Amino acid sequence: MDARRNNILKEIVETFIKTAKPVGSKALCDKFNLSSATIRNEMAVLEDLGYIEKNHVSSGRVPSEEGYRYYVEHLMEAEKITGSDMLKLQKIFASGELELSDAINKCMEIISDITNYTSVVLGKSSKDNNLLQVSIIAINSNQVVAVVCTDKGNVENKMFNIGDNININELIKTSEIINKMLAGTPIDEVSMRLEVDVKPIIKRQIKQYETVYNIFYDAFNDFVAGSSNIHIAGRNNIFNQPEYNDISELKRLANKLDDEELIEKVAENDTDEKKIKIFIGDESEFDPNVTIIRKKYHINGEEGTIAVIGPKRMDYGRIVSLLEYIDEKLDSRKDENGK
Amino acid sequence: MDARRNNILKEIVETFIKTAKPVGSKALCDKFNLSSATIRNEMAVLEDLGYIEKNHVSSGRVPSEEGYRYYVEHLMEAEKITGSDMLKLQKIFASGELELSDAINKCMEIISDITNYTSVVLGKSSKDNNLLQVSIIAINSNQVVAVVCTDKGNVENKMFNIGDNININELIKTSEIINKMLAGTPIDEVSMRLEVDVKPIIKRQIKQYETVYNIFYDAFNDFVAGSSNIHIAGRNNIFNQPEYNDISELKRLANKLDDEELIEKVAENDTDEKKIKIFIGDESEFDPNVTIIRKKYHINGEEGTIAVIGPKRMDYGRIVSLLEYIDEKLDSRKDENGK
DNA sequence: TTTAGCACTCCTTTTCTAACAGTGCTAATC
DNA sequence: GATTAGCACTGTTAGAAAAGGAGTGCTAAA
Repeated sequence: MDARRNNILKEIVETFIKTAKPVGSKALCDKFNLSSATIRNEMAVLEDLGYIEKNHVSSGRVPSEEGYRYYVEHLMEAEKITGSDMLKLQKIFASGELELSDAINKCMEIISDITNYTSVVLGKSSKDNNLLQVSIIAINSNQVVAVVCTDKGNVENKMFNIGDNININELIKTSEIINKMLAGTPIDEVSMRLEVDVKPIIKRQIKQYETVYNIFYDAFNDFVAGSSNIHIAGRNNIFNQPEYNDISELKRLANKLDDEELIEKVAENDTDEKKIKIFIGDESEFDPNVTIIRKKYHINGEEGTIAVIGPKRMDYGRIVSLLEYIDEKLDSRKDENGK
Repeated sequence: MDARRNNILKEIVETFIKTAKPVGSKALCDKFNLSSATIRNEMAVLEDLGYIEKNHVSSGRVPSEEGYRYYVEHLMEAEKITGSDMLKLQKIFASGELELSDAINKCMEIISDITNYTSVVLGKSSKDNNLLQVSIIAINSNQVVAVVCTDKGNVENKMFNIGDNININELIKTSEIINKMLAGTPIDEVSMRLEVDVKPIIKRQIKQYETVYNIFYDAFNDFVAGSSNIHIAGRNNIFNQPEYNDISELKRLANKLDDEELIEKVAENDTDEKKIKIFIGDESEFDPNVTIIRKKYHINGEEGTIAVIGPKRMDYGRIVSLLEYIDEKLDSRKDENGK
């Protein structure tokens, strides 16, 4: 892989990213001041190396997954963010009004807008959250709301209908016991501790302790279950990508974007958390026909993942730059509040 | 419109609903023991009346919007729910464990599953909610969560980063003042009353009253804004309907399903709230190529709308029966808790 | 009132052709 | 040795032509 060959591969990848059409030898003549025959010879080598492919014997070349991989590792240059793009993103941070997670969501919506890809924000994992307190709020004599709050500021609430046999004061009393005993407990252990530590105690003090116990059990369980918090922006942008031009393909991808378990896997599996990671085609579990570019963030104890999903023919340089820019902005925000 | 003509129209509509293919005269011969020529004559009349249409001079007939309208008003029979469908729905109500809104969402998910249409639940409108209380929960010295709760059991929470200049006790004190003064106020008036009634008072008692005021203002505002609560199930079922067989059509519909303002209009505009309403094609603002069947519910003060969105060639009888069945089940639940 | 018969229309599918883009290879050239 | 012109070859695409079919409207007879 000498310099010229690298440049030809780079040109092929980038042209294909722009046009979505196979790249022929003639198209590159001018750029390199070479005849199409020479380009063809080089292309044959690149094909032997596995970096580009043909759809049929007389079609232009298309980058293979290996080709994209080589491109992002050796050839890609970070693209400068255009003024108008930067402006749109800056606005979000300028006012400082938005809460962190809202700001991140907004950012990714803008990225989806300007790039025509789909964005995912995976935030607020319930991992590493500890119980701060649970409160009981009485709506009326039949209904109460249990509000569970963690030390990272995640709050979930759940309403319960209670019968006449339960006294609200008993619920409040129980909540106080729980707060005294379990505050600081990792939220995913609370249910267990509730059973082991709290149940025996309220058994002695509360008449309908089974029912009361169940209410709190449900409230905590709901917290763990409802805490995945996925935000997807530009879901319908897949309709704009020429590679997804048949309905069964679109349907498959749309279904995958609705599959929360699958989306959550986007955040999984990594070694170097700080770096932007690129999954091309089969490299991710999501779908062989997409690329996922993702960045993890950790800010003021809140952690999460932002990712962009698009065709393998994705504008890698641009997305990497945009994600880096956002990360930078988020970092500066950490400094503000860290003080 | 004598009986035979009605029956022919009914047959045409129902056959088209099943097959999605234009209905020719021969297809009906057996059913009516008439020659195709006779059916053709009747069809010509039905076409003159505007109830059916041809795609081209020698195609079979397709119901027009007027035809569907006539069908649902005069010809349609409620379809008996099959055992397995009923079983699936009964399971939801049998346990009684699920909260009302969860149960409704689950129901509509099942309806989407078994029918291949898209379902919408519009619930928890913030209308007619009155402030019950606002609580301040301190996460740490820099962060607090404001929890707003209404008399209908709707709860929203919002986290705030506070600087050193604000004392948490001042926030708690302010929350107590608000609770004393504004409990029972319609939630959409709270912001206004906060400005007019509360602000002058805390101005005297609280040092950083501007900042404190803003926090509560934001918290209440967020409640109103974030209270639309739309739940869509079977969003991707549009991919399974043969009428939506081109990508631009799918894209248009997918975008509309993502447009919350548009979806909210599904609940608008009605006279007789109790009845199931059917909007065929242009009759709704949503899209000329769909039918929307909707039912409003009012249970224990919670109100909302459930709706099914599908092609105009929708299985009207089945959907109407299913929605009625759910409504019935919900009603029986009202009795339980109303006691 | 119903029906058999028939001409007619338009859609759909298939087949065929021509144009085209791009390749690989060979032999000549720099 | 690298580059290039030339050429045969291949697969795609677009369009035209042809064939088949489904279904209609109309007429005249039952």
